[in-house]
Amino acid sequence: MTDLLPEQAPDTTDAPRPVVVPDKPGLEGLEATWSQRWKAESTYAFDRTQPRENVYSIDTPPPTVSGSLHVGHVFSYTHTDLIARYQRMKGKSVFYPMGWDDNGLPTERRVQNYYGVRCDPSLPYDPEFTPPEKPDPKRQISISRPNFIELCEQLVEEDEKVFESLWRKLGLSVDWSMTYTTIGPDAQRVSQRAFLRNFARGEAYLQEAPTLWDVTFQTAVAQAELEARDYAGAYHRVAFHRPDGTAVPIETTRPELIPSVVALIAHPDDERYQSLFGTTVASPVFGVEIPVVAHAAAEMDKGAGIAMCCTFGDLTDVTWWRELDLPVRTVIGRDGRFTRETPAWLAQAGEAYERLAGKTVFSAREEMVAMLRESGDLEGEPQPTQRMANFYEKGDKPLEIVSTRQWYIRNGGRDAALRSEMIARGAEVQWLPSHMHHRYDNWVSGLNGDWLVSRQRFFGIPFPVWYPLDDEGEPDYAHPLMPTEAELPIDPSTQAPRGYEEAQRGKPGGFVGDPDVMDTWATSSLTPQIAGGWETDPDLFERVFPMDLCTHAHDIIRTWLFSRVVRAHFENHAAPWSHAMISGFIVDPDRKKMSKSKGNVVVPTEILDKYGADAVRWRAAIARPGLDSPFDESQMKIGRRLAMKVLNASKFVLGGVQATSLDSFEVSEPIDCALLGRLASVVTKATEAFDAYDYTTALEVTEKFFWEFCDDYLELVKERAYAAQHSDAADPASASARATLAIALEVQLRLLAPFLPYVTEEVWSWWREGSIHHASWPTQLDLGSAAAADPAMLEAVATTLGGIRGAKSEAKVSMRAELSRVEVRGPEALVRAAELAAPDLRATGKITGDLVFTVDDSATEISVSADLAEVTPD
RNA sequence: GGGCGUAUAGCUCAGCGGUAGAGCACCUCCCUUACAAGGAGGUGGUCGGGGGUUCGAUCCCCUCUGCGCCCACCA
Repeated sequence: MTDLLPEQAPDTTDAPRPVVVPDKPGLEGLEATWSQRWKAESTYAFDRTQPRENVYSIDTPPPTVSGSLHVGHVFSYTHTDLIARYQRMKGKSVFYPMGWDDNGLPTERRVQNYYGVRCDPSLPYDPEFTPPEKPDPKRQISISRPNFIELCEQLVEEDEKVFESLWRKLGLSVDWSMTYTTIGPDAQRVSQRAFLRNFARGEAYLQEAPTLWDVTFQTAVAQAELEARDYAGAYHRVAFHRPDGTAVPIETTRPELIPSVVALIAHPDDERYQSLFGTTVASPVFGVEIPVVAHAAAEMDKGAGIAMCCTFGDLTDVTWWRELDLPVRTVIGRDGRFTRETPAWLAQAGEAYERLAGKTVFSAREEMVAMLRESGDLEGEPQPTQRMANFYEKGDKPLEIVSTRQWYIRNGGRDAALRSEMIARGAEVQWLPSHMHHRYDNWVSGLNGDWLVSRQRFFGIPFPVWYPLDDEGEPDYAHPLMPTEAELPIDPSTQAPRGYEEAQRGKPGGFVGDPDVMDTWATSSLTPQIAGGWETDPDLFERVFPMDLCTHAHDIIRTWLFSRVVRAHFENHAAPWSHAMISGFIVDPDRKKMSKSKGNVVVPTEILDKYGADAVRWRAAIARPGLDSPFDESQMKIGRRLAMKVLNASKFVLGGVQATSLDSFEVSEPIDCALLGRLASVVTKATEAFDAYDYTTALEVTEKFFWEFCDDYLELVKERAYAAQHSDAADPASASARATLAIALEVQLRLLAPFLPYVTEEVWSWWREGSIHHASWPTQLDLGSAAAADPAMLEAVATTLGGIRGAKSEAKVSMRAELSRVEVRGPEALVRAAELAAPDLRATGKITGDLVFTVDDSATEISVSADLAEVTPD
């Protein structure tokens, strides 16, 4: 029943393997011992010779190594591991790689803070550069892009070691030989190849368009990275003027954008503005003449009912600009400041614009209000208001909208047919819990544009693209130069395209490399392809793709999950996996999301050290998919107690009564059969639950049985099991008890192995060959003919035992106190069932006198009355 | 505003047509040779409010309310 490791081949001699049970078994040190053994023996190695139907493959979320892990991660990764271990015991070859997300902005930020440097792409590479011993965060040293990337690579290597050691300690059954990263050469090749193919098929395209822009990081951001936050502002009532001087008041929260106004817009049905449509008005302060036009997106009951359209204040402005064919009048630069030079359309108001030039949005707003006051165009005082503004999820200033040239990948945001294909792909996935599917549909349905994948950053995968320069030295974006797939990976900033010399870089008639890098999601959207060896190892890819499972928390459905569906749809014409198991969050005891800024983050290493990996895993396992779960340390203790109990019960069975034989035919006593009969139903339930990805129920039924096994069964048969040592070794009743104990323990260890890999492995090693994690998942067959036994009598006996204990407890005497007479009364079926265990009950209850079973069919339950024996004073 | 989830003992959660379950906490007792990081026993709930369906509802339907999350929302 056990797959043995090759180096631990079974003993061919007749001598039974000696059972070695420690005197004082403990949990300390189990992680160190066993994680090292698992590493040395490659216990979790993926067997890539297995055909697809024998493989269970997992798309593991690559954690951001520059970030920090919190308990939520630990729990979610444990959930994946529970499934992985179950599938492995079911006989599957489990493809379970770990990935590291080490590219992108988080790494850049960490490097900046860690070394006190910042990237200046205009600087040349300095091979002598070493980072300062003591970084000064206030005075960052400027270094070249290659130097900066070197530091990124160094630091992620360190960070990855820390992460790996944590995951090993937690007991993740990952095959560490298959680890991938999102910045390494493999990831670069896959990302660039997929991009080239997307481009060739028209799924990726370059476009100059208004883009959501973070002024702090100075990069474009995608819709999926937006976060709407409360933002304090104020309504300013500002007068525009008709040619005859009449005021046309509008309301705006962004008066600083008045220099970029291109139109006033009202709803076509709005009676108040009918006479204005088709005319022009002059902007206050600047006197720029702008048209008043009608558009259905204008809301009559918002503000003054007439809005100023600026390029660009918000996404509605973009709609108006596009649909009404308005000009672009940009005043805010990529650094978030007003352009220094006075824009052409403000030439006649240069003096006014001078007062804004170079200012941040915030200061420009104050200055603009001052100017409006001076000109008398501010009506009344600004009215404070709270509104929502879009932020980059990692940023702290509201996003601006800037017109830039960016790469996009189609995702259905601008194409109803593609959108419904994406919805259909989502429906192919089995969602756990099922309602998470709504999140996916909801997100896909709400897309308002294609996926912006280019970032104006440094530590990422470059676009494998160059642009030819015309005679004026201007790039020809319409005819980008692409490498062949065989040339990948490509860095266009250091490599020249085919047919060009490096010397032609930046020269008229030469070329220029695309300066941008791919968004981190553009790479991690390909984790199944990266990990699975897409196009580099077709044999592997065929065995693992599409994958069986992806697991992560619900916050990245719109990013990681969706983007993988997009890529797999285009590239593989399939959903990337059959199951998506979505974890909830671990929230703090007040049900607030844990976050660093609130200081309520629980550090995983601390709880692992304090309670042990098995206890932490137990806690993770009682959090069902999709449900948020409050962190409560007292629950770790329960898991730890269970792990400890496994050690002690095993010590009793294997060492105490030396029940080590697994011969099921020796099980003869009714109560023993009943126990195995009940265990059979536990096996069935746990298996059904695991098959439905309901690891919590699998744990619950197993754990409940285990405690009953310890509290009732073990106590009941203790004397009978010991009897063999004291008197007759061949006593069949004693042999029955010991066989039952051994079989039940062995099966329970296997049922618990996915949850408590350390303590079950430890006990297994006292007694059995090989690793329990290679043992098969238990079935009815492991329980012999007793599996068919009716477990009903177990309950009658347990009730009787409870009655005897209750009587002693009520009398406030020790459980060891002797009883002179016990009467068990109740309906016939129950009483007769209990009677079958009379000798065990007598021994356990210390009944020295009569034990009477009385049928009373007027009763519905068993009741017990007991008389205490006379206590003889010492 | 649209969508989703959730509401059961002090806490964390199961149950989901037949007059309520577990663990923790709490109380009482017990050093019994597997286990005092233990064991035994016990207290504790008109299953968020209101309607309806049903012989019968915590469970199904409607409705209200609270809490949480996702999306939209910069005039």
